[in-house]
Amino acid sequence: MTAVSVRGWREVLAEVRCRIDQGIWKPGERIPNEAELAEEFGCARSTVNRALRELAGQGFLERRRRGGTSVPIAPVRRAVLDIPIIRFEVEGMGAEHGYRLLQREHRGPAAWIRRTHGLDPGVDMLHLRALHSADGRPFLHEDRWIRVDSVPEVLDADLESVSANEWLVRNVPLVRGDIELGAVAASAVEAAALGTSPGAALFLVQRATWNARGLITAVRLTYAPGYRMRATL
Amino acid sequence: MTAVSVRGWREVLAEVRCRIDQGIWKPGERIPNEAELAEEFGCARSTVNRALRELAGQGFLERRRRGGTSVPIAPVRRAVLDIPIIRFEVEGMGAEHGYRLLQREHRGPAAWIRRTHGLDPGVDMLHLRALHSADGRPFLHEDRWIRVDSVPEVLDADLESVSANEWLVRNVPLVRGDIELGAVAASAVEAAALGTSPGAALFLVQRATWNARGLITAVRLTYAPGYRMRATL
DNA sequence: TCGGATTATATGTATGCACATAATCTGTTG
DNA sequence: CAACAGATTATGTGCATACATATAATCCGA
Repeated sequence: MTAVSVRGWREVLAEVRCRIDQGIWKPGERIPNEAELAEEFGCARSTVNRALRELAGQGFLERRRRGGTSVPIAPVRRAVLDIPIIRFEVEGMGAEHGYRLLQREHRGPAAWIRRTHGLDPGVDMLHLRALHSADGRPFLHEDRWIRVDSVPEVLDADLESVSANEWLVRNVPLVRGDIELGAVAASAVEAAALGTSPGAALFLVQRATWNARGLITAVRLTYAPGYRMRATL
Repeated sequence: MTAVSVRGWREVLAEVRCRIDQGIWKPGERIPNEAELAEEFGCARSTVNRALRELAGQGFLERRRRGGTSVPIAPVRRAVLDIPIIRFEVEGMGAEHGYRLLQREHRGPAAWIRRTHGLDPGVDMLHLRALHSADGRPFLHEDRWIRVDSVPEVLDADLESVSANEWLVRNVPLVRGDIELGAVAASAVEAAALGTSPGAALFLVQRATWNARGLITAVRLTYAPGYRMRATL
């Protein structure tokens, strides 16, 4: 066996990935344990550990105490979605971000919010609808519900100039969240805002964020037709 | 300051997150350095390092050498998308997975593939269309192109019984990939396969995987109406 | 032969130390 | 005042060691 000399955990990682990619270590097989690899690579076990832990996190390895480390038979491809503030997303495309508040009402939760999050009809909520645009063209429609007793300050926030999205990200530390991605036919309201026709296929991002006391905000984002969200694998 | 006693990096992590969540350390502020935290928590600096590194990876902290660690002003919400083999996804819903190959042809790349990946019209490709179902109901339509010279063995693979998706994941180690998510109106072919009507809003996942020598496979997955992909934040 | 207790083993984690690296700060010099 | 060089400092990384923990493997008695 060639004594490969490595200079750090990143090189251990690269070498191991290389062996997986080249099929030297095949799916389903156990790879040598950390101590053996450390000896082969001429580094400390903790260095090997760091590299293998990283690869396991990325789904390229499976590790179990006492069971050793193996190449997964059916690796889960894990993609990471970075969800920026919408303004940054638009600006990142090299376009000018525009924002317009379409509607603001202080009322109880709509039926779909109650259903989805098990809320009482009497809960005090702020409902906002807004349109984000890129270089003047409609970009996405934001339909947001904020639970007022979770974030009372929001009633005083100037949501005409700063989007609720941005205000919340900056002011409410997130604790827990769900995201759902899908496709929906544009409703009449959405179609009007986005300048398309009802029934058009829209990319949908639905998010809810929670903290220890319960729901903070739920939002339904529908993107203008043709939008693609990119993720890195 | 209360001397918080911790028993490991996970507790350091929890305590730090707690302080961010409670606003003790506000967005834009620098937090104490590793050495100071280690002293406060009564643990080694490397333990603190492990916790802070983890939090930085999750987007809750920003770290710079010499610059210290701070709470990001506009944290990037990072969602992790696990993309399983389709069969596992269906089975994970408690449904029975079905698979049917609709079409198989050995030809040059279609226009959209050439355009997207800059391929020569003469390149030898395998084109497959298939339908995945859950408990007999159409689940998703798979439109896949495989570059034959990258994976010559695929010509001999039995793709009637095992989906190309699954065959590839098991046989081709992935090196690099892109994913695009979006919404499209169902084409006539897709509508027929999925049992819906043309123009229906379909959730679209478009993936391309590469290795050092170039494109291996590109696939367009369109899910039956109503499908939602879930991600954890 | 079965099942439960025991042992062995691979990974998980913590620690203290050292040095590397990057970026800020500072002071000097033209 | 600007530009550059060096000092300073916080994080990044590596190592040796020790102990913790989960679990596969084995042993042993009923």
